[in-house]
Amino acid sequence: MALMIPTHALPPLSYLVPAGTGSGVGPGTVVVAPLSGRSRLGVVVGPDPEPGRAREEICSVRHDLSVPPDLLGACLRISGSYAVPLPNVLRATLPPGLDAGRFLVVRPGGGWPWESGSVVSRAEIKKAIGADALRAAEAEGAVTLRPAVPERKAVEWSVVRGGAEPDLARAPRQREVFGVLKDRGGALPSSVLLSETGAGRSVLRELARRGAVTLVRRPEPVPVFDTSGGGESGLKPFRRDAGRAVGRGGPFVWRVPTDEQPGAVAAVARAAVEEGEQALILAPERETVDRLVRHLLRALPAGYTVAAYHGGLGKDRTAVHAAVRDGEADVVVGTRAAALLPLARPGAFCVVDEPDGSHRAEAGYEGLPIHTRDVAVARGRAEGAAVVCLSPVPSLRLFAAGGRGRGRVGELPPRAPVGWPSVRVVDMRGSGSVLSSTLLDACRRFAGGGGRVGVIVDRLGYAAVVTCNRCGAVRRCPGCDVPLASPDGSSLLACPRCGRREPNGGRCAECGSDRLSPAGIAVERVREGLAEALGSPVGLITAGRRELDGAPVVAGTARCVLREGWDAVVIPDVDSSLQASGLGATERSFRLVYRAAEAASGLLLVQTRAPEHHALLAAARGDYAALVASEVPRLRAAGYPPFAHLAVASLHGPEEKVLRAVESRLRPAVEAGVEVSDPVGVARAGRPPYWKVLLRARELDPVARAASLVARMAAGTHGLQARVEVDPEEV
DNA sequence: AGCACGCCGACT
DNA sequence: GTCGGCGTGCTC
Repeated sequence: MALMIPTHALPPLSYLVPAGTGSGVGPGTVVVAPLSGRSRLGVVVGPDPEPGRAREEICSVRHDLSVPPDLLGACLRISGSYAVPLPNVLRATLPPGLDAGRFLVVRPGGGWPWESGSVVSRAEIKKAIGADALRAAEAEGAVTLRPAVPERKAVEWSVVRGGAEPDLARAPRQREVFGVLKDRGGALPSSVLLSETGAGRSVLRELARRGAVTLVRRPEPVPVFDTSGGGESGLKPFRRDAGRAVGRGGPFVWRVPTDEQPGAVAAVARAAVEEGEQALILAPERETVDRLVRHLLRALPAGYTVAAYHGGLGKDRTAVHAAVRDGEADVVVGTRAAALLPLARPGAFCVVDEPDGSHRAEAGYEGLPIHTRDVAVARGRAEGAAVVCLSPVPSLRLFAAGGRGRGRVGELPPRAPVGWPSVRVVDMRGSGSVLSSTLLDACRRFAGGGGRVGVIVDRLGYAAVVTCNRCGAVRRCPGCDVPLASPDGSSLLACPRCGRREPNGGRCAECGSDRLSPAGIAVERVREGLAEALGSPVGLITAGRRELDGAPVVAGTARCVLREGWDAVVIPDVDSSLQASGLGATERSFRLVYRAAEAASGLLLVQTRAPEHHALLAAARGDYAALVASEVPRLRAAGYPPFAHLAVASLHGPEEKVLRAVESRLRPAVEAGVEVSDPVGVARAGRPPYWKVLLRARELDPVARAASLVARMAAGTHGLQARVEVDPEEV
């Protein structure tokens, strides 16, 4: 049984199941069991492979929380393949808000302020009787762990009372309210009824007094919505292929233009619900989730239910979790937090915008550092469901997994983009300016004709770097050696890594010249330059700010600009993306340019000093096959996923401890076929450095085992901390 | 000898 | 994760 303690250091432990509670305890059952005199929540993973070790008995069984056995199988696989402790993975399938720190008082001791049967938090007990007494009480069973799911708030409902209809001939307001209530099935939350009819409480009170309705308290309604049917046309072109995928099961990539993804999602969902199964749709952002929910409510035939699941739901999340687990929602659309939602009848998983980075939590932050696509693929296999990953430009690691044996990913017939803008690649070699005349002319032409131009600049602030005009040296942060950026063009420079602030101006550290000027293309500078050249204000859209976003020309980050449609899209500095470090830079640049072309109805204009770059030219003509042909061999040669697998371990602690741990403990212990790199120091301003170790092997699981080994090693070594990430999106 | 501290392994 | 045992090294 895996106890819900989030650590690499604790293996599953064995317990006896008392004869009385034995029925129905099996893989996935949630139980309470003792460990070192304290009771803990745990999930049964299976019978003990070497029976006889168990000495303690399970305290209680929580069938209401249990994990479906197939989903447990997926969790075991995910934990094993991505070096995430099983309890962390399992936590993501349990109800959100589950409070594992509550106790049921079984036999209150003398002087306790509670009677038997009350449920109290650990903190309250500690305060009342002290930590030692709590331990003793726990050990002898006077209190027992009783994890609690937050109670749903009760609200007042108005319910039509059967029997003779009251005479409302002389009460038009009451008649109207009563009519609406009957039309809506005879029961509504009073607040909904009143706001829909615009009536006051007195009307309702009067109806209740006459006996026409009764006012009862019921749990707040769960945000699970009924489909209305009607607008099905968008999904028609996708129905056959979606039906094939859902019928066959297993993982698929489906290259679908971005603006047609909702149709493909609806087709996948429909194929699942028509089989009587559920569909889980995973999108990178809340906004996309909500949009897809609205789309599905219209696009699916009437008679099904759809729910959203993401962090913005607050207390409703627990209720949606229960509705999905109990099969009351046919389709659920969620962010990565929904990736491990238990489904009563799993039929299809669908990953929207598959290559999007938001599908994976960053290591060390809340959420599992595993890409939603990988979670979905593991679930599809374990739960016997289809997995459909949508994007016009799928990640190469997924796409290239196509032809190979076990992890084979099928491809559904790609849908060609409808309409492609004319593309202009402007050669900036030999030009010192940021904005070419071609670019400015294009902006004038489109803006003058009533069109809208979106300008993509993926660097916030005013200038990415400040350089010396005389010797060309770049001003760097004294702490991190990273170029200082100018957030607003004013008198202050800031380090993008550590946030340290330095005064602008002064002299060049290399040659002493005072001719320092901003360089590097950042969004504020482009905005200012454009406004000056065009003679009209330019809008701004970034994650944090929106200004004049109705202006004919709007500059912003790729994520924000690509959310909308434009007559022309401009990328003034595609080189910053092309030259970014890492093997994935080419792929990411291709995707940026491709998506920009999709978002532009008339013109895509790209400025570059590498006008012959193959990925740039391929993206300009929408040629994904060319990207595959050039990049997949590079991934293969470099030993990158899916041809090999790697893990990054970040070790925090004193240098000698790190080196000793890696050389004398890790290296001798890793299995054959796993390469272990030398630790590389990563310097950080103001904070001690940390070390990175790269692990690599042909197969995923050996890499994950080595990564877990690092994590366990660090967990058992005082002063050493490790964070591991298997197959990160970027190394 | 007596005690503080940190490391390590057990916990089922 | 949390605890206790034990070895090291220091103090009385």
